[in-house]
Amino acid sequence: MSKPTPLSGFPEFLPDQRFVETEVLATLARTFELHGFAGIETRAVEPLDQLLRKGETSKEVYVLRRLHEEGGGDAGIGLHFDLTVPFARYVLEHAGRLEFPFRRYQIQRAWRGERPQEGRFREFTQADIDIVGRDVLPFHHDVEVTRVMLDALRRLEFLPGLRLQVNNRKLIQGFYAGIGVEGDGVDEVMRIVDKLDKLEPGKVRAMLVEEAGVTDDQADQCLALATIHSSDDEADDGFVARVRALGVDHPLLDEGLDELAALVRGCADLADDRVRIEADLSIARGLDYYTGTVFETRLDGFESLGSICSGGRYDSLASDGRTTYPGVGISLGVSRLLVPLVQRGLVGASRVVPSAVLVALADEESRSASDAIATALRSRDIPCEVAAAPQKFGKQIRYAERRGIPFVWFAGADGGHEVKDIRSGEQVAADPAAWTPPTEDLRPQVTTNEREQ
RNA sequence: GUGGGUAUAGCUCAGCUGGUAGAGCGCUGCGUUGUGGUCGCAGAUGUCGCGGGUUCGAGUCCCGUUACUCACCCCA
Repeated sequence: MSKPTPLSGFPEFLPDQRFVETEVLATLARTFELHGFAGIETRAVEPLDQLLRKGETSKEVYVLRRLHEEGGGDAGIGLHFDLTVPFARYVLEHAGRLEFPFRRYQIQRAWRGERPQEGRFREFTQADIDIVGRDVLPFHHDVEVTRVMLDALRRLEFLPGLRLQVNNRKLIQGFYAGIGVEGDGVDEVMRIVDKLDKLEPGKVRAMLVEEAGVTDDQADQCLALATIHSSDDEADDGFVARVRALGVDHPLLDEGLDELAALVRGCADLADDRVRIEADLSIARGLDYYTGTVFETRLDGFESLGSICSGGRYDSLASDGRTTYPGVGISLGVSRLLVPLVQRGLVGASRVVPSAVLVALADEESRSASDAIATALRSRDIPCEVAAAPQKFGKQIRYAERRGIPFVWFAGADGGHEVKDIRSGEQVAADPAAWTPPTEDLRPQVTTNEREQ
């Protein structure tokens, strides 16, 4: 068989890279559980009509088909393209057996058939947290999910700095209504304003007039609003005054502004130099189901990746006609975040195998003795492996060195034992029933490298 | 879906106006015969993406094709 070529958009990690990923996934799950979120997993497929509702056809759903399909086939199922749509279905399906407000986390793969690019894949992992209420969900839960995700990002200490950008759709819609932009024009204006991070303000202004059909004055006001963001060196409510200064008056604007200010204020204590939060009034999140708070997250030095962590408030994603289930959630793009960092070698593992110890093998006759040493170490939770072949000890040490295994264990013919730290060369007598490596050597560690220019 | 770029050793890549395949790293062995790393010496490895064409001769030029990749669109 000839050598297989990579499949575009389906990234795979080498063992040390996968180690970084499992560390991230474990940290996320642990943090979410610390905040009382229960883990769930939904099936990988949903009925096509569920996936394609609400004009989501642009999501490029992968449709499932049996290879040896007989007759007309089934109604049609496809792989889910995010975790929010399956979750909405899950809530409706199990509503009778769930406690509300329901807080869950969900870490799974999703699939989209779009053209792959840096940070954009056809198969990728997302980590979602959502809180869903029955009929009502108080605003303080918006603050809560934000705090949970900030906490999780803070615990991923090996990541570059990042900036959580928050806005509020009530604020935008109230402002637009206050200046006379309403109806179908609102979504179009938001979509165009959302491009401010890529296009010149003048270009965006021109698009607003030409494509969204707003007046020059309205375009100026929209731009003035969108360029407001809270900066690090001012009091957290500074942006509120600047919005007020635009002189627009609308009840929805007031409500959104109050919420946004409360959110930023409520999360300020979790921000530090590396993980920041700011109000950014250009954030709109396309034309999705969001109705209030919206999030995006930029990774320092990787702004071109787009948002690595997005979400917001949706007041009616799930409804059975009698009851509606408002929710608020954030989704972290684990693959989008990790693949670029790992492929550049900016994060990695201190070794490519879990083994902390290689038990040397003198000859095949003594394999059972070496196995016994390994068993003794493992009984005390020390990961280890026995040398594959009784090569010269120099070769066995090199085997360990190549893999980053820090210790090699030698059993003498006289029954004595010695363990060598191959980094320092230090070799000492040791007892398989008592010796323990330093804590930092017990498991591989996530390592970071300075970014090469 | 639209437009550009690329495809040569395990990896990163060089290969001129066409003349029979190269480097670095890695790998294997030896020096050092059962304690590695440094250093030195030696060695192995290629359907030059695939198919066709031009030519005495194609990695190189032309056509087609596939894959990868970048941008647009959209998004985690």
